Amino acid sequence: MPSSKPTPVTMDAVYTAPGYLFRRMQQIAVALFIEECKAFDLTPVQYAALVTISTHPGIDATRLSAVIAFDRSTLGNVIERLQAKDYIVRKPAAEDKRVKLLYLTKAGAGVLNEIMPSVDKAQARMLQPLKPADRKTLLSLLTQLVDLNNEASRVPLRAEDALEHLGRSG
Amino acid sequence: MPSSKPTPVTMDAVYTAPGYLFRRMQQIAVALFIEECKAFDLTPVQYAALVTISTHPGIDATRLSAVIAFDRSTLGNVIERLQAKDYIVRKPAAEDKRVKLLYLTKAGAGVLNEIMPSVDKAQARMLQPLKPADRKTLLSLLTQLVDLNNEASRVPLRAEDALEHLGRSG
DNA sequence: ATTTAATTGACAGTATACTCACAATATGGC
DNA sequence: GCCATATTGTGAGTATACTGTCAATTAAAT
Repeated sequence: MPSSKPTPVTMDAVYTAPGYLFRRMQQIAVALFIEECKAFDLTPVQYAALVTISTHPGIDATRLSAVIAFDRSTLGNVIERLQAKDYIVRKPAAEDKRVKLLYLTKAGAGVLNEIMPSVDKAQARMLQPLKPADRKTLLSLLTQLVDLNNEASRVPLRAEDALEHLGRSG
Repeated sequence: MPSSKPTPVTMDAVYTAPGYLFRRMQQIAVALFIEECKAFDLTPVQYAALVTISTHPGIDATRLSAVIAFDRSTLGNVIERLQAKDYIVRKPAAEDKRVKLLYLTKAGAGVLNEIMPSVDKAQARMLQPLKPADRKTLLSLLTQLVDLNNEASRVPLRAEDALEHLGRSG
């Protein structure tokens, strides 16, 4: 028992804090995604952007950022990289000279198709250690929490607002 | 009913994916921390480092990175910033000329003491939208999941290993 | 119509978070 | 003692993720 200093009780306060657990799970989730999808040169964020452009062709950067709860500045860089990889193209909008509309290229649609199984595998692995019932519970609680805390984040999800102007008008 | 294009069913696959939910909660958690602690010039990561140095004075950067599951390179920058703010000092180790030991300054101990209530408030707000019973369930499931997925992350938590050499030998 | 306000994309700046690589140092096998 | 190996801190490079600000452009107010 050579314990000359007190036990670091405060570390427990870190390990059990929700903020720490969320950071850690995010770390793990990204690592699993990268590992499963290393054959494709796509990050989780680039994948999310690609899916959204696929489901909403002709969306602009600002609306895209609202749909996936992304910072607009960050998204600019993401778009640049996707464009550099020839997965998307930017076309200037006819009615609004400020806006650049986003579309998948053939290569972009292709990689999206091919990467799907790997993404699904990664998503599954994130929850795999839990019992099936617990997975459902966790997903349900997380979904609620993200929704109820939406306004707390700096870049709230604005799926409805962003899509209002798509598929109906413009 | 002017729906000329199919409903974007695939977006649901994004919104309900665990990876998306984890990223979103991390975003929200950081935003709440920053908001509650804006009176103090400390980020969540800097706070975690400070707590750990406080509970383990004389820890070195590599061990610190293992204790809070941090990338070592990233931690270098964090340490630099904490040092620039005069919250910590680095002292070269006598036995190993490569190692620099980390200690809190008086100012560092002070800010840690003062920020605690704000951190607690932020942590509480993250789960506040849930019913108390659900908060417990979520924390329990998250703790399990982070622990069981530990090896999946690029920088696994090595609390035990890292602390072995502290407080006993050394 | 002209001023005002809001929007869009872009840029600079800061802070994680990771990769790989590299010099200095320490340690192990022999 | 010497040499291969490992460790420590550090640096460069990439990618989020946010803060601002800014010019160009559009929309709104009067």
